Parts: sequence; structure tokens; C-alpha cells
Amino acid sequence: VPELPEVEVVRAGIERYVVARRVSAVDVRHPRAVRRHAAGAPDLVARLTGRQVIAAARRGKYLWLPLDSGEALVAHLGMSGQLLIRSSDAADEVHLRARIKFDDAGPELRFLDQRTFGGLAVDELIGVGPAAVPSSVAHIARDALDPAFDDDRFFRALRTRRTGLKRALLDQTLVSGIGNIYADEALWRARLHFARPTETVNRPEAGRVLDAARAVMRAALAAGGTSFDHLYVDVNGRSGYFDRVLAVYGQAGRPCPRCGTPVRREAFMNRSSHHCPRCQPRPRRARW
DNA sequence: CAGTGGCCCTGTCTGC
DNA sequence: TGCAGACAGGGCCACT
Repeated sequence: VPELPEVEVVRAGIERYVVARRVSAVDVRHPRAVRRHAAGAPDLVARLTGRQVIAAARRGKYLWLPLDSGEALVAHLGMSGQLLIRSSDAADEVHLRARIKFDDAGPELRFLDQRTFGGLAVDELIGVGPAAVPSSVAHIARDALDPAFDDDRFFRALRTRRTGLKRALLDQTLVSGIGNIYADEALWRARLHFARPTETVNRPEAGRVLDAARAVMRAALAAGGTSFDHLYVDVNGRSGYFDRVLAVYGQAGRPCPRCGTPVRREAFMNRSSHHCPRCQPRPRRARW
């Protein structure tokens, strides 16, 4: 599942291969891939064709390409989305959802998505210069690796919430880029339980869980940083890196790397939550 | 209005 | 062997 590190690898690859090129043709192959573009596929094609890509930007799990029109092509990979650079000669992939060609002899950009939770849209950019953000991304908080992310502001917002800590970490309006995998790993590193009521989290604990999220995402980023050179990013974003590094996610029944207690998996928010029952004891008042 | 649960989607795996 | 059901889960939307 692409979370912040995986999306950043894709962004860096696109920056290298697509920036400064001009779109010559767009082919939408599946309607769900553009369902977030309210004006429909023909309108999206019209807004892209003839436009030059001027940058590749990201906030959290959203990726966008500012265009010379003042708009941007916004992409979200969802559960299984991929953006690939492919020779025009290459055969269509089974899950090819959209294709973007350029007016030079270089390779094309393809959007693939098996489970179709992801999608493309063209949106107006709000703001100027590098700080500009597409309208559809404006409601998302800065991500934890953004140098401008404000830990104190996050802490104050956290304390006004009445929910569980993991829910808050997954809430992209508080901090973006963290999904189920990194939430579980960050909570384990910070020794905090997922059902900890947000209004009881103190400032050092909030700092701990943010630092933990940053550490695990930076490690994943460093490990995944070369994959785009092969013009391919794995569907799951799970390279061999995860098998070696994940302490609790997907490790139910296996010993906690810190204390040896078997890792527990619990259904939570219609998802899996993994934690060490000894390192991360359940709070007296648990908030799910 | 904040918080919560349901739903979308398809390929893989498990159990009967 | 075959089939039904569980599971994976980000984000949107309806409901309380």
C-alpha cells in the first residue's frame, strides 16, 4: 500500500522523467480512474492536452504535476495505484487505467490500478509558486516529513479531539502521509496504545509518536529510493525492506522485537491493528 | 458539527 | 476440487 515514502519515490521518478515535457495525448481507459474529476473524462483530457508539466509535488499521499496553465494533474494511488514510465512500444498492462503521451520521442506515463481506489483529476492550484496546492488537496495537513510541519500545532489539535490516538494519526487533516502500516509501527516505537484517548496524550508523547513516524518513514524512503530507476514501483510498495524492518505490522503471534511478547492483532476501524500487549498496554479508558 | 461506520474494488488466501 | 467468505485499506459520504 503506497504511503508517504512510496509516493515520494514515485514523485522523484516523475520529476526526473516528466518535468518540462508537453502532453500530446491522453487516453482514459477506465471511468473510475477519473471519477474525482467532476467535469468528466473529456474535460480532463482537454485540460491536459497541450500543457507543459513544470514540476512534481507531493503532500502526504497526494501527488500532483503543476501545469503551465495554472492547474495541476492530481494523482492519488489509493490501495494499488502505480505511475509507470513506459516505452510507447510496451504492451498494455492488465490494469492500465490511463495513458499520457508527450510531444517528444520519450516514454509515456501510465496510470495502473488493480483495485481502482486511486485516481486522477485536474484541479486549480491555490496559492503561488512552490507553496501552491491543488484545491482538492488544500484540506490535507502538511505531512510529518515536511520541514514546515508544526509539532506544537499538531499537539494542540490532538488535545481537542475526542477519539483514539491511532484514528488521529490516520486523520489526514491532522497529519498527512501516515497509513495503517506506519501508524502501527510508529505507535509501537513510541510505546503507545492505539486506543489511547487523544485528550490524555501529553506533549512528550505526541513528540515521541511523531518522531517515530518520521524515523520509520525516512528508513523506508532510504530503502525504496532506487526502485524508480527500474521504471517500476511495486504495487504494494513492500520491498524486502519491510520484511526485515516491520516490528509489529503483519507480525501477529511473532515475538515483539523489544520484549519477546507475542504481537497481537486486533480488528479496529474495519482494519487490522498490531501491537505488543506488554510494551503498549491498553489504557484504562480506551477510545476506539 | 465532530465522530463513527459503511462502502467502494479485485486478487489472493483459507477453510469447509 | 470448488466455492464461499475473509482480508487487504484510503478516502468519501451518510448518519447520529
